[in-house]
Amino acid sequence: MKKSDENPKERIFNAAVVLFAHRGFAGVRTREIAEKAGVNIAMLNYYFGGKLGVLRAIINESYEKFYQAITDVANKDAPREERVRCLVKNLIDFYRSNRELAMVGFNTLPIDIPEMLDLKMKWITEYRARMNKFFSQLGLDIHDTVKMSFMRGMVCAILSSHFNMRFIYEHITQVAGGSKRQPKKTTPEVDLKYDDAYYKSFHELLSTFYLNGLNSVIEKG
Amino acid sequence: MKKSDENPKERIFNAAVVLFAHRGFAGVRTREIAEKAGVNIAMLNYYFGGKLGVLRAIINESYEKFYQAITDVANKDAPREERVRCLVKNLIDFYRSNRELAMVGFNTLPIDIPEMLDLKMKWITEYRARMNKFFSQLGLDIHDTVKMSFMRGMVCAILSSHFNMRFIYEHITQVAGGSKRQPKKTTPEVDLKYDDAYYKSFHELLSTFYLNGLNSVIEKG
Amino acid sequence: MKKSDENPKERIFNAAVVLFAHRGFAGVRTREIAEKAGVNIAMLNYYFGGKLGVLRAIINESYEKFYQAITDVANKDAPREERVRCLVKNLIDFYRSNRELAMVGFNTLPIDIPEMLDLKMKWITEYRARMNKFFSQLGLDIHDTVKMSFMRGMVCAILSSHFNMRFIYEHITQVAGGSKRQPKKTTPEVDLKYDDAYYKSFHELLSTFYLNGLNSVIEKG
Amino acid sequence: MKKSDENPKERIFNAAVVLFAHRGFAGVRTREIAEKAGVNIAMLNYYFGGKLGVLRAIINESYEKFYQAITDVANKDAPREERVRCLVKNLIDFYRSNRELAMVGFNTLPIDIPEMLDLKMKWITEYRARMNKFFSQLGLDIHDTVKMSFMRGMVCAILSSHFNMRFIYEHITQVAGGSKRQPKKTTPEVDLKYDDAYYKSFHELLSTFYLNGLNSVIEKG
DNA sequence: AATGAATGAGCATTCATTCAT
DNA sequence: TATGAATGAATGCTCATTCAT
Repeated sequence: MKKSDENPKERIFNAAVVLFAHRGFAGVRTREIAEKAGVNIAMLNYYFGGKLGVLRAIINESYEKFYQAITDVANKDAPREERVRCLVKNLIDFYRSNRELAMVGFNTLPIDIPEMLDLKMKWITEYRARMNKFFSQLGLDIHDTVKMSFMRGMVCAILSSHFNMRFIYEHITQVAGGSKRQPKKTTPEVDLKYDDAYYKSFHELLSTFYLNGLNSVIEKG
Repeated sequence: MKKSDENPKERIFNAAVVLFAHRGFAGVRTREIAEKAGVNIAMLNYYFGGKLGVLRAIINESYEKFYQAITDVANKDAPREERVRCLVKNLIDFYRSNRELAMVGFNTLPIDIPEMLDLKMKWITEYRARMNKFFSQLGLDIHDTVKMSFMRGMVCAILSSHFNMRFIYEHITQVAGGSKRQPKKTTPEVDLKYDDAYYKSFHELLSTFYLNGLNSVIEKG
Repeated sequence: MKKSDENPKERIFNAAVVLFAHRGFAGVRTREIAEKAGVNIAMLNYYFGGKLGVLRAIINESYEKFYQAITDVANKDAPREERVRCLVKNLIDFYRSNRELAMVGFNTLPIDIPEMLDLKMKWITEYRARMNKFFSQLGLDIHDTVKMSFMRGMVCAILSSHFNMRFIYEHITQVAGGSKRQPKKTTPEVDLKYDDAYYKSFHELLSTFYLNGLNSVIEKG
Repeated sequence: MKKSDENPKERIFNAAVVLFAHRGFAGVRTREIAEKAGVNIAMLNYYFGGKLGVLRAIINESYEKFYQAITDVANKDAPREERVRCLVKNLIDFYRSNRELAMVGFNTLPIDIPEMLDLKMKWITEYRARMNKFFSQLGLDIHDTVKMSFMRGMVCAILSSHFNMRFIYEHITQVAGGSKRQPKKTTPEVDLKYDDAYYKSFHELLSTFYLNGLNSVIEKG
């Protein structure tokens, strides 16, 4: 279809990201990927060695970009608030720029292939280490594994869940297209536009929410 | 395989829940479901009208149980803290009792079939209405759609994300089985046991975290 | 195509024998087998587990029938001539009744799959043992491995080669069909008919030839 | 892989001979031939016009060498024994020097392509003529088509069958490699070494065998 | 209710070949 | 000559479903 300026390998990669995000790895046919990428099916095997090879590339890319986002979280001696705000901002930016990539990389159910499981495990272990370091620098006792695990999860829980829901909601309304009537409004709410202004507010709310939550958890017990 | 005391229909349902949770709808074959349930393949079509029928039943069941959990959240005149604590408790209980069911119902990527999309949409709309009501009772301005949407998402973001991660982590370590070495410990952390004690702490932390976050958001602006 | 009285499994087996004999295992497509057998392609996998499974079944059957043919070779105390004539007769009968089966079983190039190689090896070892016993009963020194190996090979060399050549010749003239002109006769020879009369003569000639050859080899040295 | 001193065309030819011999024409991929020859895939089409072109070249070469072997069979007035011994020697030498070439040329199942069938037919017709001439010079009645056909087939039956079996046996033991235990010895036989000494004995045995068989056939009736 | 054989569309992948360089 | 990316027609096999019993 689209024969943009990208090379065939990139076109396959990008097409697969979008399709996997919307219908899951097993729900997408190689032919669809090739068609969307505007290349011959055989090229998919030529460049990636098969459908699984494309997924592997996507997972790696998604985690790499994600770790870049959580690596640069302000000077380690900066005040707690600044560091948290920075982390939240980075994560919002990451998710906004890599919606579908993150969808695939994080949500793809772990295919029961040892190599794929090792890959996931490697990235999860890495994530744990970085977040543990971050929170201990913020004053959380590194030996309080329950709190540490709690806060570690909270970080991307909030973000991933927001984008997950937004993604699903948009997917439904898009795909359903014309055949779908607007959902009946049961409240005086208008559909939100997920634009810069929205994410400015979102950043404010989330930083505030998270910071107060974090403070209360650290101070507790 | 297992020919427990349940009837064939229930056995199919339960087998499908587990398989869909671990490998996604498209990644599971009807034969597997039938084998795991210990019934003939044709029974699946007989009772549910096909693979999609099983998914429909699962989604319905998962949302129904979920709404039960968020419906009974203490007397509407009870203090904010009590109501939030109650909500958090209900949700934790729901997820702990229905791990795989929730996994399938909430995470299954919306199959591009109108009927399936309508189903999801119906439940999402319902959820919005209930949460809007809940938060407006807690003092959040029902016309502040950004804040409302933010808090609404936050509720299950935290829970679903925690169980998501736990699920994936356990899946990886289980499936990988003997071939997997334990992930190298980069911090003095021991593997957590997700038992009653853990979820007591988790409930404490989450309620505190959420309550403080909520307060700051309501007071802000 | 043909929906004879045989059951689907037998029809697949027989269709595969003919096709493999004429074009080799790798040169035949599963679809062709299914079409020739008049069954759905999926039945091939259902009954034999795949293309390779069909080959396995054919190889086993061909060797089993072959060993039946070389097992009953007259009373072990009968005179040498009678025993040789009996062996030759049995082999001629075997090849005439199982032309294509033998073609596939004996000529299929050993697929490089351990299981397939083991199968071939098992049958070859068995054949060696039976022939060694037969010739030692006829007076050949069992320790003269060169002579033993020579005579052992000679037995089916003559037969297999005859039927091989006949098969190839008939294949060429058949397939080439109308488009082929008759080969130019360079000698006053008419095409032979491979009927009962022919094989009566053939049996006579071969027994005589083989017996005299055998006698000379045994007496030598 | 191997970039010996031969030119690319020869390297392709030789690589194809080995591969076709072991796995059959249809069982070999052009990529393998190119890789084994150490050339680019496109060169195969460049030099031979395609996979079939390579086979054509091999078949022609194999028959040409074969006819050279049966052409020079001692002075036509030499005694019967000398001529037979000479023929046997020539054929043994031919097969020993051109094992794989003969394997492909003679055993490749006739591809159902008119051109390929014509090729085979041409060579077979030629072979018949030469052998008829040879045997009539030895005293066999040229009009006794049954005997003539019998002796004609016998000539290479014995040789081709021996090398066929040897080839298959060696292939199996080689490929199976380490994973294969030696076949259980059921007789006090040691594995034969197919060296010069072996083929000296083989020549003796075969000449004797064949000569006595031939004599008995000529004298009979 | 239950079975297992049967169906045909569809799956990822591989193939020999060609083309632009 | 030589290369490696590109092609499209297959290839063996699997799938959810249905049917006769």
